[in-house]
Amino acid sequence: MANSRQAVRGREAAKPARVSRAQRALILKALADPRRFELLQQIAKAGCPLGCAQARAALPISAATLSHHIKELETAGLIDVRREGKFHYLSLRVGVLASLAAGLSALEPASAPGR
Amino acid sequence: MANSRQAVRGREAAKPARVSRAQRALILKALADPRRFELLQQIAKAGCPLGCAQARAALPISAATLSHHIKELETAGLIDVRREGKFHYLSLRVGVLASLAAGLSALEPASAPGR
DNA sequence: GAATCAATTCGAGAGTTATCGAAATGTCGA
DNA sequence: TCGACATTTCGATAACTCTCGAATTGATTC
Repeated sequence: MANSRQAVRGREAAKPARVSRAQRALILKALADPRRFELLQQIAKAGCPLGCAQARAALPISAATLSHHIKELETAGLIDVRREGKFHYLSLRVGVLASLAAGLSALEPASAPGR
Repeated sequence: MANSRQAVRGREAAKPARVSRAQRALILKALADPRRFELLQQIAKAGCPLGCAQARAALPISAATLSHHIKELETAGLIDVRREGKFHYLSLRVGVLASLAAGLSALEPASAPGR
């Protein structure tokens, strides 16, 4: 729906792709809400895609609110939502957090970008 | 005024200190505002402490708003403010961004914390 | 088709925050 | 002490967002 710039990478495994300014703002805003962060943690912790019911069990929020947060995380590109009939499954989109982290670390003087 | 948990580290140089949940929320909220992020970038980019006048030149905001954002960044622990008479100087507090970045990366499955 | 369950959308209330102009505080030099 | 300048605080407005219950959509089963 939105991004098609991903996964086309040659050899080196862990090189994080750059995130645009706009997407970075989206991601940071998504992470800034404590509940959403906790939800993301739950998704990350579970090895397999997380069902909404499990997510609800972990967070004391209504279904409407959960739906809202899921959409925020998805819009930010932090998670993938696999819609399978009646159920939806949430999984972490790998690389996004790493890219953000790399961008943040790059601001620090110690990690001089010149090498 | 707030944190006294810092700098007590034995040997290994770059090991980032953990951030509490509350502080992480503060930091992420501080970073989530585009203007604030840009301000932080300016501070980081400048090698030496940045004067408020330079900050204002870089950002199209009023003095009141700038003051507000500075306080947010300071409260989050992202910057240090050296108050020197009439002028204030902003500098990046090293290690905080790195700690946050490390915490975020740790959520990704690739960097299995089990080793 | 009707009932049931999962998830979303709608509408609204409460709380938070970004922003500014105006006023206040603090500092320096004359 | 006075005036000029830097920064903060105050007060207020507008915009945003978290949250929920109720209504809706969509899929499955009977």
